[in-house]
Amino acid sequence: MGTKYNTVKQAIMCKILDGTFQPHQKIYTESELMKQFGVSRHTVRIAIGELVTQGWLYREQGAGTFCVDRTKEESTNVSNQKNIAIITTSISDYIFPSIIRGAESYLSQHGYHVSLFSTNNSHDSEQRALKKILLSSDGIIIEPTKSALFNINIIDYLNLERQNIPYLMINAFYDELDPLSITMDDEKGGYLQTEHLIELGHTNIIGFFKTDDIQGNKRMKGFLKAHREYGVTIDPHNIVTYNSEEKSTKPVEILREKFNIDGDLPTAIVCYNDELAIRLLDVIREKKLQVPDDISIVGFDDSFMASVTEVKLTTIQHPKSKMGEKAAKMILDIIKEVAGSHKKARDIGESIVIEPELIIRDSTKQMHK
Amino acid sequence: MGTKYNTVKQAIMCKILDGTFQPHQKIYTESELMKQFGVSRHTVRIAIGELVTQGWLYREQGAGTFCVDRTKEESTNVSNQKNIAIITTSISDYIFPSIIRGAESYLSQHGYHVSLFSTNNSHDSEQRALKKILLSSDGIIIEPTKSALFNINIIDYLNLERQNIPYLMINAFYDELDPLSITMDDEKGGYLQTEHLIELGHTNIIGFFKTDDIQGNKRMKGFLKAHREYGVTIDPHNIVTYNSEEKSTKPVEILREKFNIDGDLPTAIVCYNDELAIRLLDVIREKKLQVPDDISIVGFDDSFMASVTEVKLTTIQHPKSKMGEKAAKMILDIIKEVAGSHKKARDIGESIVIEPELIIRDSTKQMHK
DNA sequence: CCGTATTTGTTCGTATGTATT
DNA sequence: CAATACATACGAACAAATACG
Repeated sequence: MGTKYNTVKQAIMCKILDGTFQPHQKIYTESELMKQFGVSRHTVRIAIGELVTQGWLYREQGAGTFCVDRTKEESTNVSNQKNIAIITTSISDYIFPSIIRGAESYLSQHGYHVSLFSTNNSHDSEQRALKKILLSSDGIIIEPTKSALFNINIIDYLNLERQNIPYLMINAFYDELDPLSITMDDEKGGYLQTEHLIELGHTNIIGFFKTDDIQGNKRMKGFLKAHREYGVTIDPHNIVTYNSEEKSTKPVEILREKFNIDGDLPTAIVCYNDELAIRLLDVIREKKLQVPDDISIVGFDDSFMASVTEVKLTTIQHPKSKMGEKAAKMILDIIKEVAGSHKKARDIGESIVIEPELIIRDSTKQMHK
Repeated sequence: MGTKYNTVKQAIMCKILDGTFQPHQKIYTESELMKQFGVSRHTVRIAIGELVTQGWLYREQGAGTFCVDRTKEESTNVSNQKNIAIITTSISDYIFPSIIRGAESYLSQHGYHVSLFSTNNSHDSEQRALKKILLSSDGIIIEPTKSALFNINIIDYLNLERQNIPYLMINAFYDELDPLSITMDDEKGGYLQTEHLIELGHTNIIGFFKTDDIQGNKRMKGFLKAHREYGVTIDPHNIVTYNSEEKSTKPVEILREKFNIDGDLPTAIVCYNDELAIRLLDVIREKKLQVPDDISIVGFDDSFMASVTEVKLTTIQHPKSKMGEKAAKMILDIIKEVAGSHKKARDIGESIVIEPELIIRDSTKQMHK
């Protein structure tokens, strides 16, 4: 403080902050400042020099000294970069790339850039990612890891709240946190899958659900609800649950087994997602069964997989890149609002639940009597 | 250059770089420098002042001026974060997620995090991304945009070199830059695709190649080479080129046309990649033709698409996540080496060319006589 | 612990060069 | 072309912190 050049520096900074000097506007000349503060030119130059290196002003020889446009840069994070983090379970997961693309596209158009973290379904990695993000990001979009299990990283999420860094969960959320979120109505989705088959006359429907995330549990709930509402009884053996680690083995084995033992074969399959549907299609082909003539199958997500095979899958629409875009927009809106006022990030924004829609293609067919 | 303080500045920097001044060692006093260079104290102070703001030196009143320890904080970037950027053409491109996953996994295990930029095949976005990266990243992995066209952003790439930020191109590279790269031997790949079909007795082979990237051009070259070496003449109409914007329309239309006109139908198809193969499979199904009985088809990349359909595709193996991992490792190795010595990033590391391998599945078959 | 020499920090004055208007 | 404004450079003085005998 005590120094003269510091006085000059503070005075100029004030005028920038209170709007006397607008972006790109010329400020006083060196000689004007000399008179105003009664100091030597050298002193004025030191003051201006420091403001230049700190990014407040820029000088143009022969023209003058000008105010930098700082409106574009405000951020809580250390690096002065506008940065949004995305944490996902698995980057190469079949629908996640689309979600990321939607978000990245919106964010980069608005001057932000995207940091990517993959948890590979491990809470440990999630924690590591959160720690790093705390220092470097203005906002976070998270796809929770194993959302159905108790989450150990609550402390880190609460830390985010303390630092007023907005976060948003997509696809699922940790219930305990009651966070802002964009999700599908998965229960309704499961209901629609099942209802469609029941309406086609199927009564022996087998359902496969991944139950270490919330989506799977809710879809299963919808599966049960549809049965109940239509008065169709369920054979408990027709509900198959599995978790992430087993996804490429257990469901396939169980279906194969089902086909091998004689008895009432299911006439339709409800799948947790398209990826699983494709896997099960292989088993059906092995048995020389025809889809949809011998057996109907419904997927979930409407991924490109659904329309890649010879039988185009009946499935549930997932907004994918739109979801990423919505998430990105919501995060930026919150950041803007927090910056403008003194609100807490926690109190802004409202969760969105997307209504699922059934897309009927060629993998489902009226039951033959 | 011309200024005296710049001369002094350069001289001091030299002594820091060549090791005369070790970290935390006291450098010459201001008066010593005045004598050495025959300049005023003012001039010396300007020189030192700039080196201080640039992070090379620090001053202690009463004690002297000292050399900063740059081995620790290395990071040339402003934010003190360990950060690697990945620039891709399209995040949701079908094999890129795997590449990113491989890279992300390796990098996060080594304490780095990943910033993601998507160019959507536009040079403009690429440029915006490069500008941002210049400030915030320690290294860059790039999948070049439209690699076959002349690249406008050379200046930005040269800027990277000037700032000694290592970069690495994967899948393809801009020839003019002669950069470090990890690529497939695409020519050999195209050769293997074609050779396989020729050895199966096919002589009327149609090839589809995306020619706004280098990969496509090289694969086409391999296609031609195989024909030439095996003494099979090519009907010029059997070479179809398209670019990114047309990928979902032109090849499909041309194949459909081909089927509609009578005459010598091709008995085999060489595809730029699996994605195209899947698209063309739809056209083949439309015409009620059987793969591989009526027509053989070869993909490229061995993506999950290759084994999702009812006919498992014969295709060329692509290392995908391994490639991402290799790229990540190479970048970190370079960063480490640059930090330890005073080498230029440009001069470290050697490009890798991955040998393609043919994976024979069910979509190709011996020609019937 | 004190005092002195050394070294950087701040400030002034002055002069000349160069780019912009 | 002249006036203006920043860029570079020299010289001098005193203040404040540190190092060392």
